[in-house]
Amino acid sequence: MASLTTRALLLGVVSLFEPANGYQLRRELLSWGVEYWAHIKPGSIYSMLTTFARQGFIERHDLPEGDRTVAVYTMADAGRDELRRLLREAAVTVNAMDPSGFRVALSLAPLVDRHDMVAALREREVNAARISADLLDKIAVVARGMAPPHVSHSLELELRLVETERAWLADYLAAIEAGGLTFAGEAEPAWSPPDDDAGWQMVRESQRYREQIDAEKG
Amino acid sequence: MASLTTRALLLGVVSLFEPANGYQLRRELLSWGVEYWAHIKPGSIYSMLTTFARQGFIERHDLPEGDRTVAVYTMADAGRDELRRLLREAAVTVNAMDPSGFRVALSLAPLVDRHDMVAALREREVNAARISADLLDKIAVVARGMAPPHVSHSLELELRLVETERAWLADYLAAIEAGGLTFAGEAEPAWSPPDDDAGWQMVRESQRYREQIDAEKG
DNA sequence: CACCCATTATTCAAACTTGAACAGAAGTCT
DNA sequence: AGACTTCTGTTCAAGTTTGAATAATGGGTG
Repeated sequence: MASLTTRALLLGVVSLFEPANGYQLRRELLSWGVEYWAHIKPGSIYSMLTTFARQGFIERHDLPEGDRTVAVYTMADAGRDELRRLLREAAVTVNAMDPSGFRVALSLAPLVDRHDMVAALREREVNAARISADLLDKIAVVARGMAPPHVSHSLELELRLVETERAWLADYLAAIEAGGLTFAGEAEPAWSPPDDDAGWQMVRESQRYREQIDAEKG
Repeated sequence: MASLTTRALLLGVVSLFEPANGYQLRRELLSWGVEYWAHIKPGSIYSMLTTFARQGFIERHDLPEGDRTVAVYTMADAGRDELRRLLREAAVTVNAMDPSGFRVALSLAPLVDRHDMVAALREREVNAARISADLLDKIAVVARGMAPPHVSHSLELELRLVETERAWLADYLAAIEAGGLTFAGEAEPAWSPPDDDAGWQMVRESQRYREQIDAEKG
């Protein structure tokens, strides 16, 4: 099965932009640079959409578009549950050697309730503290000559990375608790894309897809 | 194709322990915790060995073992070249969102010449400095209101992680240049595994495989 | 208008990954 | 000795990933 990172990202963009077709989602994800920091190649997106549809996390609507049809996807309830689960896991899991899951959690933070986010990040603080302590133990063992010296440098780097994250995490939590940033169900952010931005195109297309889907049902 | 991380790791362990069978390599990699920080599952190892053999990076020897046969692998020259290339790339490439490649480079440092390692790490310092500067630029752009606020926190974390790595890198380079650590072609390290360690079993088996292979040829 | 190139939207065969299963050897407990 | 679990060594079908190909449309330029 695809990784937590991959699944959360794709369900996340569907949730953000639904109704949307594969190409829109692909364009969006590529603009986030997912090829580099997640390991999603453009070719994967369509097959993952098919898989998610089979699993009941999203719904596929084949809408007529001139003389052809476009495959447009919307979230299903099971998908929203799954996304919540994935984002919580991504927010809570500390892994210095694979921060990409956490980056997804941050990128998709606007989809999560403020309260849930704070709870998850507190849990993350606890986990980070534990991992930090474990690393200190391991370093002590290595220092007593129980493993080759190269290992100790590697552990030292890992420890410093975890400590850096802990410091950042404290700042981030403070910012959220001070009422900063915008989360699910809260007023629109002060920020909006520039007028000439291609982002509005996506919004218009989604609007049109939504109308077609509603018309089909009614 | 499998990722740089994966390929370097498997070629690396073959290089360290050849001649060895799939199970030995699997055991070794699992003891390194590759399931967690690389994304290698045990099941993948055998098929990757088959692939590498097809590509001419390693050689497969089917040795008789009682009434069955064991598939034992040794490095081919092309594999040694490929491993050098992969380890250099892993050492040089800075990616705050995927440090696993660098961890491989560190784990397998004893397979690289000291001089090559220093050269690669200097290049890494340059790359890290460039990425750090790019992140500062992006943060400035976001601060001017060109993107949602969540993004700036994410960039801030990435920046801090890169800075942490730069500091560690300077220390590591200093240690190497002061003559610390052991690299390819240098005297055996002061460290050796405890007497009762299972590590010696691997050494004995490899020895036996080597004799069988040499006998076959001769 | 005719030509060329970029964008849109998707499919697919070939390769890769993986969980699960197999079967024999070797230890362990009663 | 018999029963039971773990270790050794590997295969494989089912599922996933991806590079490349397809085809239609839109836009700019001489």
